[in-house]
Amino acid sequence: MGAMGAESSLPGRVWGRERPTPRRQAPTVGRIVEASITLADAEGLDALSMRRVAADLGSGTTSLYRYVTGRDELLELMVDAIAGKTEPAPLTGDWRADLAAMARGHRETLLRHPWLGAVMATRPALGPNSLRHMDHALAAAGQLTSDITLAAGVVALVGDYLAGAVSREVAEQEAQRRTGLTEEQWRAGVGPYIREVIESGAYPQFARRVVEARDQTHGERFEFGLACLLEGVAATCVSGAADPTGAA
Amino acid sequence: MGAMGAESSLPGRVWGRERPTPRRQAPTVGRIVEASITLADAEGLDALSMRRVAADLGSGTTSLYRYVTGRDELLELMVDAIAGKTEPAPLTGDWRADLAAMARGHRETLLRHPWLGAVMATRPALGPNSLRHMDHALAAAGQLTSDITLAAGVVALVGDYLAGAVSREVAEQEAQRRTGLTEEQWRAGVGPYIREVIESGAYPQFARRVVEARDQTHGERFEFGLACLLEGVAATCVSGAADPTGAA
DNA sequence: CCCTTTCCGGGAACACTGTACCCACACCGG
DNA sequence: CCGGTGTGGGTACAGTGTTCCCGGAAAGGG
Repeated sequence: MGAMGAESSLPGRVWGRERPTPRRQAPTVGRIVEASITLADAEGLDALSMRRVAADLGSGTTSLYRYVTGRDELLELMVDAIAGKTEPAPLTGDWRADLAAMARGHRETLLRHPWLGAVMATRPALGPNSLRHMDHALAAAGQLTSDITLAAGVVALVGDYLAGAVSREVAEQEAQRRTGLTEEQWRAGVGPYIREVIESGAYPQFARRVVEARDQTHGERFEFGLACLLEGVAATCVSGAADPTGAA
Repeated sequence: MGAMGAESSLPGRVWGRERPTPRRQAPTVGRIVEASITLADAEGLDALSMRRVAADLGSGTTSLYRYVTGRDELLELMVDAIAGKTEPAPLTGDWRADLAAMARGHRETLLRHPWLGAVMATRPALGPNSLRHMDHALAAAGQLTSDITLAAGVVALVGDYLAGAVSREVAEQEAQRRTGLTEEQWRAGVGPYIREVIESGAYPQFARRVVEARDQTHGERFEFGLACLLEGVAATCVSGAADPTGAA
């Protein structure tokens, strides 16, 4: 069936023919990672199957394994690719402001890529771009103290809080995406159970929390936690000139 | 095939016969949850398949669906079952000590059940036992302030840090279990890459961290973070009598 | 005691998943 | 022109969660 075969002599078949698809361009590792990120952003980590990625960039499934050893490596590459898209802001000399700014920036990134937190929670993130951000964070904390152990502790503390706080936020957001329910609808669903729980009287504080507490945005709650945290770091590191990390 | 059927007349067949297995006891939801927890503890969340759970308690796979609507609900029940196994310690009047004690207790639990953090990160945990702990935490924070919004913020802050910190710890522990490598072996594996990274000179702070920083146990790091955090809460809540959560 | 009805255990099937193996085709140096 | 090598990709395998349905046991009523 060559291109000049019998078929082309039938005039109508010329334009309606299925072309062999211009091979969408050779699937380099970069293109694979990029397609995977857009897919995961749009439909979540569960939708990120090797078959689906291959289909999205118009190649065969097993061809991906020429460029990536497996799904795990692909995830790792995705993390570092995202780390490579944001440039750390230059330091200002104010460790507190710098750490806060970094935390806010990372929060934005984690919210933009809802799968990121889950992936980073299971792997150490040693890619070059991730390392650059880590280095920058240590430099920021270095403005507070020259003790590298202490600085690392502070960075870990901020990172841990960031991971935990955003994880909650993303969980909610993703639950909505998966179930297709708005928050209103979800509230309506669990409403009866919550009411029952409250009226049981067994959880007075929780009841007070549900009934009386002001509604805060996730942003407000994050800022409150971040402020407490940095305040605590300041207090701990100033007072305990004699090693707050507890060396021997 | 009644018990007195033709087979029992063949003498040798009587004792060697396969008995229909005393139905291991009817698989109540409690037994299912218990089996699932021990399985997940031993072999991780990935090994927790419906087929495997059913096999472990000697029942058919699809029978489980009589007691549990699906894997997701099973996970939720597992979480609450674990919450039901620990009784919150009575309050002492010292909010700081109480919150710290709770955080430490929860850390132990999360380390004992390495899958717990991952599951709780995606679901809200509204089971009665989980609610009891939540209520207790709010009561502890209530010793600091009567503002329930502020108390909730503090509880969330501690919880977020807890989740983030333990997640890192568990990730390491689980990676070892999955790969079967000790930490030594893992270090040896990435060692060359780390050396290369350090010698590149592009990450001076990270290099300093690797080379100079004191090795801390996870426990020490957790305690440092917790101390900072509570110190910050104290500072923020004492000074800002006028609403540190930022109401209008 | 028998019959009926309800409930429950569980097998088969479906649409997926990651990935190892292997075959065929295109390109490229000799 | 011709062999070798690298690359695209189909097939197959051992799993996964879940739905549908069937057979049989227990329980309730006459």
